[in-house]
Amino acid sequence: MAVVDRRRQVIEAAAKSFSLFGYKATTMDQVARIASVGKGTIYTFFSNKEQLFDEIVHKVILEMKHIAEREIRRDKPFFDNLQRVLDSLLEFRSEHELIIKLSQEKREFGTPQAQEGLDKIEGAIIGYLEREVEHAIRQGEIKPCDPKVISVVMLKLYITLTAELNKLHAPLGKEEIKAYFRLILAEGLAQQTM
Amino acid sequence: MAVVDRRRQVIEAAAKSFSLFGYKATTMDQVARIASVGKGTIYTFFSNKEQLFDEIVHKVILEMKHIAEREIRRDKPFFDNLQRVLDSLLEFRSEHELIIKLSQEKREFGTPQAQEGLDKIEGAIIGYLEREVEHAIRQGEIKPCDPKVISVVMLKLYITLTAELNKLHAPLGKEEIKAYFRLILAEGLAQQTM
DNA sequence: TTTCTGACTATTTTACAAATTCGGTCATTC
DNA sequence: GAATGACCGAATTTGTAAAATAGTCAGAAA
Repeated sequence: MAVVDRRRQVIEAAAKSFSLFGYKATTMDQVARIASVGKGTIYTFFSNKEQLFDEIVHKVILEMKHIAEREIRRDKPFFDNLQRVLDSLLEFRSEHELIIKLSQEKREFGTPQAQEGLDKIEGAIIGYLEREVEHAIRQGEIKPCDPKVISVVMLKLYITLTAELNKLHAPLGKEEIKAYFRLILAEGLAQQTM
Repeated sequence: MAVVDRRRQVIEAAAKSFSLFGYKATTMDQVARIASVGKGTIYTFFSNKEQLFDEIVHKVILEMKHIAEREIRRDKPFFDNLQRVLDSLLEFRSEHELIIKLSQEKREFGTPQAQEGLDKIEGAIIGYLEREVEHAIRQGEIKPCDPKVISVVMLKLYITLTAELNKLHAPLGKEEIKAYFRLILAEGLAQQTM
């Protein structure tokens, strides 16, 4: 009981600190202080700073999985589901403090652990998309293709439309993004010749 | 005559040095030495280091424009032309020493001038694609859409398929890239319902 | 007179050492 | 036996002296 409580205190303190200060600027002393725990106590649960960080990243990934699952409606068409899932995932991603902080830390300092954490989160999104694409292929909703390739492309396309484009073009509205996503990926740009 | 010659010597020396050592590690003394010219002479043609660098970047962009124009066959379909142009541009991009060096410098040191130079080159590619997309829309070859948006998406998709994907997936062959590019962008993933 | 030059200067970058901070340990405490 | 925080070596930061560099300009070369 006391053990469980201490572990939770540590995890909560770590989540708070990593979100607020990033990986590098979070010290084990600080985590201990926020958790009102001796520094040694942290090491009874996690063998080092990286493993503690991993735990926090994993919690975020789990949270994202729940969000995604909540958006799936098996009776709706694949592209509708895809749209809703990516929408909610990217909104979560752009609002979650830890992810914002890690992105900033990566840009500013290039901290490898921040990069790895973000990669794990991206990998989880792609893995999730992959299974949905596989399902859609089996259902005959989309043409046969490599789910990994298509998943990566989908995520990149979404990021391009929602974020990268804004450097060169006025930001697109939600409806525009939805329309372009469908136009490009689902229907294709080629003018039907018949 | 002597003036023209000196200017060319400076430009050639600068091109060589920026390609070999990047922006930061290229010194004006070194450029002068390679060009067999006094350092002051450089400043009679270019007001500072950044402007000299700009000249070199512009030469690369011009070269790329020629390469692209060489690939365009007005009698062929848009997607064939697009494929060939992107292919040759990205091959050029991945083999040109200046671009390789600037990419490395950006990754390694984050030199702002290297970043800006690469952005200009990318902007030129997108601008070129934009005009081609406009042409294709006018010809009725592709559906009406914002050429800027589509150009950015096309370039990003191509980079994803040729480079980014390799971190998570076995590299695709040239024919596979071509097939996915068409499948995704031109034909669309959605299974035709009739 | 005009063109070109490299020694010169002010500023930035680097190199290095001292001081500080930090991740991780472990003898002691509770 | 679980929890702690003083302690340790390694890593990072800081302060600063030395070196390098972009840009100038008085004077040499043409």
